[in-house]
Amino acid sequence: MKAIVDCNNFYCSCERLFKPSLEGKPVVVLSNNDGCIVSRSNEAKQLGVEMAGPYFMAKPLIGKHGVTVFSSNYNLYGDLSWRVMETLRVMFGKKNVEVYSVDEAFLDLGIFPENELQEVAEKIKQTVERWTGIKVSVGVAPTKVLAKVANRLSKKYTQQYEGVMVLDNEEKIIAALKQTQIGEIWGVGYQYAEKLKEHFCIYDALQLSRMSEEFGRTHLGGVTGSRLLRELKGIPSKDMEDELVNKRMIATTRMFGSPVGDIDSIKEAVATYTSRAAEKLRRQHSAAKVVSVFIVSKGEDHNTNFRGAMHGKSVTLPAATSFTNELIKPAVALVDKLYEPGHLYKKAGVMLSGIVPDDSIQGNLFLSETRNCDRRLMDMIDNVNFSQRDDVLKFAASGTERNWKMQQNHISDRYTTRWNELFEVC
DNA sequence: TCTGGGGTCCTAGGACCC
DNA sequence: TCTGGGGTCCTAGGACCC
Repeated sequence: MKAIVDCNNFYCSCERLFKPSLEGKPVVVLSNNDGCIVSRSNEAKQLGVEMAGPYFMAKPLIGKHGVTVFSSNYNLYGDLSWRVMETLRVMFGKKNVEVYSVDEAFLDLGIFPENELQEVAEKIKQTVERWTGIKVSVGVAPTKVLAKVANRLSKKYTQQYEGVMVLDNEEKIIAALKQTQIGEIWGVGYQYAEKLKEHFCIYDALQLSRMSEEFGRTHLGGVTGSRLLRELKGIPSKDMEDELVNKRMIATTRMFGSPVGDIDSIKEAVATYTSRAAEKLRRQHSAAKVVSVFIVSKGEDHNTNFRGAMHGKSVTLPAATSFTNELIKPAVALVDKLYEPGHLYKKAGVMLSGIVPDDSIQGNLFLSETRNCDRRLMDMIDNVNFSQRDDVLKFAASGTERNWKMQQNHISDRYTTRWNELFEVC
């Protein structure tokens, strides 16, 4: 049996933890650059504030009801996320915890007899809440997809289930599937949901679960779809993932706080994003051989991404590396090729690919010993920056003025990672 | 005026190889 | 006029997730 533990309205809960006066009041948290709404407290949901909606459009509603607004504070959320996950690892052992996202983790509960699962699930909820102050919902079922179904319902019918739902027999599974609409299934997005309704008159999860694996393969994206069908039928087909599996692509992209025209500022931004990407690379003990950069000018579609970007270029390095200085240089050089004077730019991004383990980097006889020195330098930078959950140490190419930085007009304090921003009890 | 960021998996088709 | 079989690697594009 598998469980999914999901933090309720995670970003909002993090903010409220240090502002208890907001308990029971509507709260929202904004995306980078204060663009969209990415987390809403239950009270905000009830007021009809839309998820992922642009902030400026929700402003009238937010103002009218006195909703409290926060910019994203990733220092705080990252630290609290770590505490939640660590709690689960202490309870169940590292091996049985798969961190799925900043606010969700799957657990393998295979070692527990079925008649204890309800108790175990309740224990998870209590312990995480007591140790971290973050409220969670727990769904338990034979497969990941069904656990997700259970989790959703445990939240939807809070009164009845109090945030814990265990699907340990056929009857309960059928009832749960019946209450789940097609588009609410994990792995069925908008496109598939429309297709299923329109062409096949399938509206709920129970109906879908009765279709064949072959149906999934043909209509829901090949093997992904057939796996989904199996999972719905209670046959585990999505294994617990080994978290040590490394990412094959690492990207850092950002909108600028406001459009930028001068090339030096764009280079600073690209150097900064490269540093961040390199840090992610080193954290997973990898090195990259390909550096790609794109910049998006003001007139272009804001959804423009790497592939769609008009102005993207990449270079293949002579040898894979994870050293910030060795990655910044080619990245900044790409800006020279992409930049057109007279344009205003609103966004830039850096992507590292061609990723290999850093102990398998192809040796080059002529590399000097200074590399060992650089290695130690990188380690030191990473340690200092990690301790602060921020890039307090950076390369000069990243700039000091940083007039391109994103807007965060409603940011809260970094209560758990900065001495001078500690929570005060008067 | 103002709409985020970072990923994953899969398929099809073309180029190329022996 | 006729023209095999089996592979790999890469890219583009489509779908999904939080």
